[in-house]
Amino acid sequence: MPELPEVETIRRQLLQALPGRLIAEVEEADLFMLRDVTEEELRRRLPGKRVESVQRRGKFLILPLSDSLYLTIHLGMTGQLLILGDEAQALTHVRFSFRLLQPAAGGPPAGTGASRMEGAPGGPGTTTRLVFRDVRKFGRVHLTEGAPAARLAPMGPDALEDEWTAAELAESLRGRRAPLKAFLLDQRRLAGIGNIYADEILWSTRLSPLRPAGSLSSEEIAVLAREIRSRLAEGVRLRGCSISDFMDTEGRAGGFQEVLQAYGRHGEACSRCGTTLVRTIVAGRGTAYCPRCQR
DNA sequence: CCCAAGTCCTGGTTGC
DNA sequence: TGCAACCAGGACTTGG
Repeated sequence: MPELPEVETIRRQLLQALPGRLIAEVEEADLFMLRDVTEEELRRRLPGKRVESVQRRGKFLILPLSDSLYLTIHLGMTGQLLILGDEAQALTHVRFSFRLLQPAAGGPPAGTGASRMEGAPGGPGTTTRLVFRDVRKFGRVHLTEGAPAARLAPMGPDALEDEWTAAELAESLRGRRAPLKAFLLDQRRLAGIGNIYADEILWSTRLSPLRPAGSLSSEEIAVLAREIRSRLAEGVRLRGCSISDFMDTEGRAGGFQEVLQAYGRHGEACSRCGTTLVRTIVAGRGTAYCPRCQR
Protein backbone atom coordinates (compact mmCIF):
# COMPACT_ATOMS: atom_id res chain seq x y z
CA MET A 1 0.00 0.00 0.00
CA PRO A 2 1.42 3.37 -0.88
CA GLU A 3 1.77 5.23 2.41
CA LEU A 4 4.12 8.09 3.24
CA PRO A 5 7.42 6.20 2.67
CA GLU A 6 6.25 4.71 -0.62
CA VAL A 7 4.98 8.05 -1.91
CA GLU A 8 8.22 9.73 -0.81
CA THR A 9 10.23 7.09 -2.68
CA ILE A 10 8.25 7.88 -5.82
CA ARG A 11 8.60 11.62 -5.23
CA ARG A 12 12.39 11.47 -5.04
CA GLN A 13 12.55 9.61 -8.34
CA LEU A 14 10.11 11.94 -10.06
CA LEU A 15 12.17 14.87 -8.81
CA GLN A 16 15.11 13.52 -10.80
CA ALA A 17 13.08 12.95 -13.93
CA LEU A 18 10.34 15.53 -14.27
CA PRO A 19 11.18 19.14 -13.38
CA GLY A 20 11.86 21.21 -16.48
CA ARG A 21 10.16 18.74 -18.79
CA LEU A 22 7.16 19.66 -20.87
CA ILE A 23 4.00 17.62 -21.18
CA ALA A 24 3.48 16.75 -24.83
CA GLU A 25 0.20 14.89 -24.89
CA VAL A 26 -2.22 13.11 -22.57
CA GLU A 27 -2.46 9.56 -23.86
CA GLU A 28 -4.75 7.94 -21.30
CA ALA A 29 -7.21 9.57 -18.93
CA ASP A 30 -9.59 7.19 -17.19
CA LEU A 31 -12.62 9.27 -16.34
CA PHE A 32 -13.18 7.28 -13.17
CA MET A 33 -9.89 8.47 -11.70
CA LEU A 34 -10.35 12.16 -12.42
CA ARG A 35 -11.40 14.71 -9.81
CA ASP A 36 -11.84 18.47 -10.14
CA VAL A 37 -11.36 18.09 -13.90
CA THR A 38 -13.06 16.57 -16.93
CA GLU A 39 -11.26 14.32 -19.38
CA GLU A 40 -11.65 16.92 -22.12
CA GLU A 41 -10.21 19.65 -19.91
CA LEU A 42 -7.26 17.49 -18.91
CA ARG A 43 -6.43 16.65 -22.52
CA ARG A 44 -6.72 20.30 -23.53
CA ARG A 45 -4.89 21.99 -20.67
CA LEU A 46 -1.89 19.75 -19.94
CA PRO A 47 -0.03 19.81 -23.26
CA GLY A 48 2.70 22.46 -23.30
CA LYS A 49 2.83 22.79 -19.52
CA ARG A 50 6.18 22.51 -17.79
CA VAL A 51 6.56 20.45 -14.61
CA GLU A 52 8.02 22.87 -12.06
CA SER A 53 8.67 20.58 -9.10
CA VAL A 54 7.46 17.45 -7.31
CA GLN A 55 6.09 17.83 -3.80
CA ARG A 56 4.38 15.57 -1.29
CA ARG A 57 1.94 16.09 1.52
CA GLY A 58 0.95 12.97 3.41
CA LYS A 59 0.09 10.44 0.71
CA PHE A 60 -0.58 13.06 -1.98
CA LEU A 61 1.92 13.82 -4.75
CA ILE A 62 1.68 17.40 -5.92
CA LEU A 63 3.12 18.54 -9.24
CA PRO A 64 3.06 22.31 -9.72
CA LEU A 65 2.95 23.07 -13.44
CA SER A 66 3.50 26.28 -15.36
CA ASP A 67 0.62 28.79 -15.44
CA SER A 68 -0.35 28.02 -11.81
CA LEU A 69 -1.84 24.64 -12.65
CA TYR A 70 -1.42 21.82 -10.12
CA LEU A 71 -1.55 18.16 -11.01
CA THR A 72 -2.17 16.15 -7.83
CA ILE A 73 -2.02 12.37 -7.67
CA HIS A 74 -3.13 9.96 -4.95
CA LEU A 75 -2.03 6.35 -5.45
CA GLY A 76 -4.92 4.88 -3.47
CA MET A 77 -4.35 1.25 -2.57
CA THR A 78 -2.61 -0.27 -5.58
CA GLY A 79 -1.55 2.73 -7.66
CA GLN A 80 1.85 2.74 -9.36
CA LEU A 81 3.66 5.58 -11.10
CA LEU A 82 6.16 4.51 -13.71
CA ILE A 83 8.56 6.40 -15.92
CA LEU A 84 8.73 4.39 -19.09
CA GLY A 85 9.35 4.56 -22.79
CA ASP A 86 7.44 2.71 -25.47
CA GLU A 87 7.12 -0.44 -23.35
CA ALA A 88 4.40 1.45 -21.47
CA GLN A 89 1.97 0.52 -24.21
CA ALA A 90 2.15 -3.14 -23.20
CA LEU A 91 0.94 -2.46 -19.63
CA THR A 92 -2.50 -3.33 -18.35
CA HIS A 93 -4.55 -1.21 -15.93
CA VAL A 94 -3.09 2.07 -17.21
CA ARG A 95 -5.46 4.76 -15.96
CA PHE A 96 -3.57 7.90 -16.83
CA SER A 97 -0.45 8.68 -18.82
CA PHE A 98 1.22 11.48 -20.66
CA ARG A 99 4.18 11.85 -22.97
CA LEU A 100 7.07 14.10 -21.94
CA LEU A 101 9.38 16.33 -23.96
CA GLN A 102 12.79 17.66 -23.13
CA PRO A 103 12.70 21.36 -22.27
CA ALA A 104 12.76 23.64 -25.31
CA ALA A 105 16.03 25.20 -24.15
CA GLY A 106 18.79 24.15 -21.76
CA GLY A 107 18.39 20.42 -22.28
CA PRO A 108 20.76 18.25 -24.28
CA PRO A 109 20.57 19.01 -27.99
CA ALA A 110 18.46 16.69 -30.08
CA GLY A 111 21.02 14.18 -31.26
CA THR A 112 21.21 12.00 -34.29
CA GLY A 113 20.12 8.40 -34.29
CA ALA A 114 23.70 7.47 -33.55
CA SER A 115 23.73 9.25 -30.18
CA ARG A 116 25.00 7.14 -27.30
CA MET A 117 21.85 8.20 -25.44
CA GLU A 118 19.88 6.10 -27.88
CA GLY A 119 17.68 3.68 -25.98
CA ALA A 120 17.97 5.44 -22.64
CA PRO A 121 14.63 6.65 -21.27
CA GLY A 122 14.25 10.26 -22.23
CA GLY A 123 17.25 10.23 -24.48
CA PRO A 124 17.08 11.55 -28.00
CA GLY A 125 15.12 9.34 -30.28
CA THR A 126 13.03 7.81 -27.49
CA THR A 127 9.74 8.64 -25.88
CA THR A 128 9.38 9.21 -22.14
CA ARG A 129 6.06 8.70 -20.41
CA LEU A 130 4.68 9.12 -16.95
CA VAL A 131 2.26 6.25 -16.46
CA PHE A 132 -0.27 5.84 -13.65
CA ARG A 133 -1.33 2.23 -13.34
CA ASP A 134 -3.92 1.09 -10.78
CA VAL A 135 -5.68 -2.26 -10.56
CA ARG A 136 -8.12 -1.32 -7.79
CA LYS A 137 -8.99 2.14 -9.10
CA PHE A 138 -8.83 3.77 -5.67
CA GLY A 139 -6.25 6.24 -6.99
CA ARG A 140 -7.17 9.77 -8.04
CA VAL A 141 -5.87 12.46 -10.38
CA HIS A 142 -6.71 16.11 -9.71
CA LEU A 143 -6.08 19.20 -11.82
CA THR A 144 -6.64 22.54 -10.11
CA GLU A 145 -5.85 26.23 -10.52
CA GLY A 146 -3.49 26.83 -7.63
CA ALA A 147 -2.76 24.29 -4.93
CA PRO A 148 -5.56 21.77 -4.30
CA ALA A 149 -6.78 23.40 -1.10
CA ALA A 150 -9.88 21.25 -0.78
CA ARG A 151 -7.66 18.16 -0.41
CA LEU A 152 -4.80 19.68 1.57
CA ALA A 153 -6.57 21.99 4.01
CA PRO A 154 -8.23 19.27 6.14
CA MET A 155 -4.93 17.41 6.51
CA GLY A 156 -2.75 17.53 9.58
CA PRO A 157 1.00 18.06 9.42
CA ASP A 158 3.05 15.64 7.36
CA ALA A 159 4.02 12.87 9.78
CA LEU A 160 7.66 12.88 8.68
CA GLU A 161 8.59 16.19 7.09
CA ASP A 162 6.69 18.79 9.07
CA GLU A 163 7.76 20.21 12.40
CA TRP A 164 5.38 18.93 15.05
CA THR A 165 6.11 18.29 18.67
CA ALA A 166 5.09 15.68 21.22
CA ALA A 167 3.20 18.49 22.97
CA GLU A 168 1.15 19.13 19.83
CA LEU A 169 0.55 15.41 19.47
CA ALA A 170 -0.67 15.33 23.08
CA GLU A 171 -3.05 18.18 22.36
CA SER A 172 -4.37 16.36 19.32
CA LEU A 173 -4.89 13.14 21.31
CA ARG A 174 -6.57 14.79 24.26
CA GLY A 175 -10.15 13.71 24.92
CA ARG A 176 -10.32 11.22 22.05
CA ARG A 177 -12.14 8.03 22.79
CA ALA A 178 -11.45 6.38 19.44
CA PRO A 179 -8.83 3.61 19.40
CA LEU A 180 -5.22 4.74 19.05
CA LYS A 181 -4.90 3.01 15.70
CA ALA A 182 -7.88 4.93 14.31
CA PHE A 183 -6.13 8.11 15.40
CA LEU A 184 -2.94 7.16 13.54
CA LEU A 185 -4.91 6.41 10.37
CA ASP A 186 -6.78 9.74 10.54
CA GLN A 187 -5.09 12.03 8.01
CA ARG A 188 -6.60 15.09 9.73
CA ARG A 189 -4.34 14.50 12.74
CA LEU A 190 -1.07 13.48 11.09
CA ALA A 191 -0.82 12.91 7.35
CA GLY A 192 0.85 9.92 5.77
CA ILE A 193 0.33 6.88 8.01
CA GLY A 194 -1.62 3.93 6.60
CA ASN A 195 -2.44 0.45 7.81
CA ILE A 196 1.01 -1.13 7.50
CA TYR A 197 3.00 1.62 9.22
CA ALA A 198 0.27 2.06 11.86
CA ASP A 199 0.69 -1.56 12.97
CA GLU A 200 4.48 -1.26 12.86
CA ILE A 201 4.60 2.00 14.81
CA LEU A 202 2.27 0.60 17.47
CA TRP A 203 4.36 -2.55 17.83
CA SER A 204 7.49 -0.44 18.26
CA THR A 205 5.83 1.70 20.94
CA ARG A 206 4.45 -1.34 22.84
CA LEU A 207 1.07 0.40 22.78
CA SER A 208 -2.14 -1.50 22.05
CA PRO A 209 -4.03 -0.43 18.92
CA LEU A 210 -7.19 -0.66 21.06
CA ARG A 211 -6.13 1.91 23.66
CA PRO A 212 -8.40 4.96 23.69
CA ALA A 213 -6.26 7.62 22.01
CA GLY A 214 -6.84 10.06 24.83
CA SER A 215 -5.61 7.64 27.50
CA LEU A 216 -1.87 7.90 26.80
CA SER A 217 0.48 9.26 29.43
CA SER A 218 2.93 11.99 28.47
CA GLU A 219 5.73 9.40 28.54
CA GLU A 220 3.79 7.18 26.14
CA ILE A 221 3.11 10.14 23.87
CA ALA A 222 6.82 10.93 23.74
CA VAL A 223 7.56 7.34 22.70
CA LEU A 224 4.78 7.48 20.11
CA ALA A 225 6.13 10.71 18.59
CA ARG A 226 9.60 9.20 18.41
CA GLU A 227 8.49 5.92 16.80
CA ILE A 228 6.23 7.61 14.24
CA ARG A 229 9.25 9.44 12.87
CA SER A 230 11.62 6.52 13.33
CA ARG A 231 9.60 3.85 11.54
CA LEU A 232 8.52 6.17 8.71
CA ALA A 233 12.15 7.24 8.20
CA GLU A 234 13.13 3.57 8.12
CA GLY A 235 10.47 3.01 5.46
CA VAL A 236 11.91 5.82 3.35
CA ARG A 237 15.46 4.52 3.86
CA LEU A 238 14.38 1.05 2.68
CA ARG A 239 12.57 2.62 -0.27
CA GLY A 240 9.09 1.52 0.73
CA CYS A 241 7.21 -1.68 1.49
CA SER A 242 6.51 -4.11 -1.35
CA ILE A 243 4.35 -6.59 0.49
CA SER A 244 1.76 -6.39 -2.27
CA ASP A 245 1.74 -4.12 -5.31
CA PHE A 246 4.19 -1.36 -4.53
CA MET A 247 7.04 -0.65 -6.90
CA ASP A 248 9.06 2.47 -7.62
CA THR A 249 9.06 4.42 -10.89
CA GLU A 250 11.51 1.92 -12.39
CA GLY A 251 9.50 -1.11 -11.34
CA ARG A 252 11.78 -2.06 -8.44
CA ALA A 253 10.57 -3.37 -5.07
CA GLY A 254 11.31 -1.70 -1.75
CA GLY A 255 12.74 -3.43 1.33
CA PHE A 256 10.51 -2.56 4.30
CA GLN A 257 8.57 -5.84 3.99
CA GLU A 258 11.74 -7.58 5.24
CA VAL A 259 11.61 -5.81 8.60
CA LEU A 260 7.89 -6.05 9.42
CA GLN A 261 7.29 -7.01 13.05
CA ALA A 262 3.50 -6.95 13.28
CA TYR A 263 1.68 -6.24 10.01
CA GLY A 264 0.47 -9.48 8.45
CA ARG A 265 2.27 -11.59 11.07
CA HIS A 266 -0.70 -12.69 13.17
CA GLY A 267 -0.24 -16.32 14.19
CA GLU A 268 3.53 -15.87 14.37
CA ALA A 269 5.57 -15.29 17.52
CA CYS A 270 6.29 -11.76 18.69
CA SER A 271 10.02 -11.19 18.20
CA ARG A 272 10.20 -9.41 21.57
CA CYS A 273 8.35 -11.75 23.91
CA GLY A 274 7.45 -14.87 21.93
CA THR A 275 3.71 -14.50 22.44
CA THR A 276 1.59 -15.32 19.39
CA LEU A 277 0.52 -12.14 17.57
CA VAL A 278 -3.25 -11.82 17.20
CA ARG A 279 -5.45 -10.25 14.55
CA THR A 280 -8.50 -8.10 15.08
CA ILE A 281 -10.40 -5.35 13.29
CA VAL A 282 -9.82 -1.75 14.34
CA ALA A 283 -11.22 1.22 12.44
CA GLY A 284 -12.46 -1.28 9.87
CA ARG A 285 -8.91 -2.45 9.11
CA GLY A 286 -7.12 -5.71 9.78
CA THR A 287 -4.83 -5.18 12.75
CA ALA A 288 -2.02 -7.41 14.03
CA TYR A 289 -0.47 -6.85 17.45
CA CYS A 290 1.09 -8.56 20.44
CA PRO A 291 -1.51 -8.99 23.21
CA ARG A 292 1.23 -9.33 25.81
CA CYS A 293 3.74 -6.57 25.23
CA GLN A 294 1.45 -4.03 23.55
CA ARG A 295 -0.59 -2.45 26.32
C1' DC B 1 -18.45 -15.39 -0.83
C1' DC B 2 -15.06 -12.80 1.72
C1' DC B 3 -10.81 -10.30 2.03
C1' DA B 4 -7.43 -6.59 1.09
C1' DA B 5 -7.58 -0.87 2.34
C1' DG B 6 -7.11 4.16 0.51
C1' DT B 7 -10.84 8.29 1.02
C1' DC B 8 -15.42 10.00 1.20
C1' DC B 9 -19.98 10.08 3.02
C1' DT B 10 -23.77 9.23 6.21
C1' DG B 11 -26.08 8.70 10.30
C1' DG B 12 -25.93 7.88 15.17
C1' DT B 13 -23.80 9.15 19.68
C1' DT B 14 -21.56 11.99 23.02
C1' DG B 15 -20.85 15.83 25.85
C1' DC B 16 -20.80 20.71 26.71
C1' DT C 1 -32.59 21.04 24.71
C1' DG C 2 -29.59 22.39 20.94
C1' DC C 3 -25.72 21.76 18.50
C1' DA C 4 -21.19 20.71 17.12
C1' DA C 5 -17.77 17.50 17.52
C1' DC C 6 -16.88 12.94 17.42
C1' DC C 7 -16.98 8.22 15.90
C1' DA C 8 -18.41 3.82 13.54
C1' DG C 9 -19.47 1.74 9.52
C1' DG C 10 -20.69 1.41 4.60
C1' DA C 11 -19.58 2.43 -0.42
C1' DC C 12 -16.43 2.17 -3.84
C1' DT C 13 -12.97 -1.24 -6.57
C1' DT C 14 -11.26 -6.03 -8.50
C1' DG C 15 -8.12 -9.95 -8.13
C1' DG C 16 -6.88 -13.78 -5.03
